[in-house]
Amino acid sequence: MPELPEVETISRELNQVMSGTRLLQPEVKLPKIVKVPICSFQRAVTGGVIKKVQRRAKLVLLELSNGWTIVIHLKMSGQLIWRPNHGRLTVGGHPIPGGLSHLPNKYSHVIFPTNRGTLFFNDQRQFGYVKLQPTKTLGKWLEEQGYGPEPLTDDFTPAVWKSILRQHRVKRVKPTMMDQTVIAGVGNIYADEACFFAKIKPARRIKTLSLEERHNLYLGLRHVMNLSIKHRGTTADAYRTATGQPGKMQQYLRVYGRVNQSCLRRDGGIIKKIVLAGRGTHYCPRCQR
DNA sequence: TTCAATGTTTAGAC
DNA sequence: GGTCTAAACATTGA
Repeated sequence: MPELPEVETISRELNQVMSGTRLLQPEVKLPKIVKVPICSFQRAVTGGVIKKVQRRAKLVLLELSNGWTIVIHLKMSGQLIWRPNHGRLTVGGHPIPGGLSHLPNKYSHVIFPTNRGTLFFNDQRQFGYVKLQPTKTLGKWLEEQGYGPEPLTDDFTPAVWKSILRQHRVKRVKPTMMDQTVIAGVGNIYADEACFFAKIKPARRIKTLSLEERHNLYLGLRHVMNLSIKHRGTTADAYRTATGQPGKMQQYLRVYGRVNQSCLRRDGGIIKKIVLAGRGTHYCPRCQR
């Protein structure tokens, strides 16, 4: 469900509240979620202390002091909830029917008890997963997964972006941005928003983009995702940040979810919705060319 | 009842 | 070979 800004938000906040926590034996209620033999998973995790929580692409990485890193993908409807023994609930993910009062619930597929509280991995649609990688080879493993560069780091320069675009000349703009092997972390919402920012139709062929348009797309991508992180993510379908407050990015979305509404550039355009690469795609036919 | 949902993978068509 | 679409995964709610 979450894209880069939402995963970044959860990861940062879990890092704050869970670092130094010692894990007890995890409980796996839905075995298919854990992509490792359950016994070895429990053996590796139990007793480990969380050193830090990080993000790469849309993955949450919990690095343990014992050499293992827990790798979590939330996919469409995954959710991470930290319930400390004392203090506030920490939530990141999709809403729980009936609220947060009953934990675990029917969507709690993996439960991580610790010395300071419990971490719940919930997932309504069961697309998400939990994996395990040796921290030592995590970098190599991530490379093997083929993820493209992180769009918000300093080394992701306009020149890098333009060089990437030259490798995908005949493809369409939006599906290429969402290709995790091209850039990591861009999903459906922010691809639409970046195209709006750059005034480019999502279905344009990359080879038709001027240099200026390529640069605007670069600026748009960085802008919408940085803005979202600043506001702790988008709360569509009631996505929640790690402190349980809804993200505030929703109110800054300019095309996503605004089908048939007026373009916020006040140019008289009406936001149109099409299907592109199997995903709902929103744009203004007036200002996006 | 039908459709679409912030993700990813795969099979098949062109 | 490259690109694209639809379908699949599973569930819910509009």
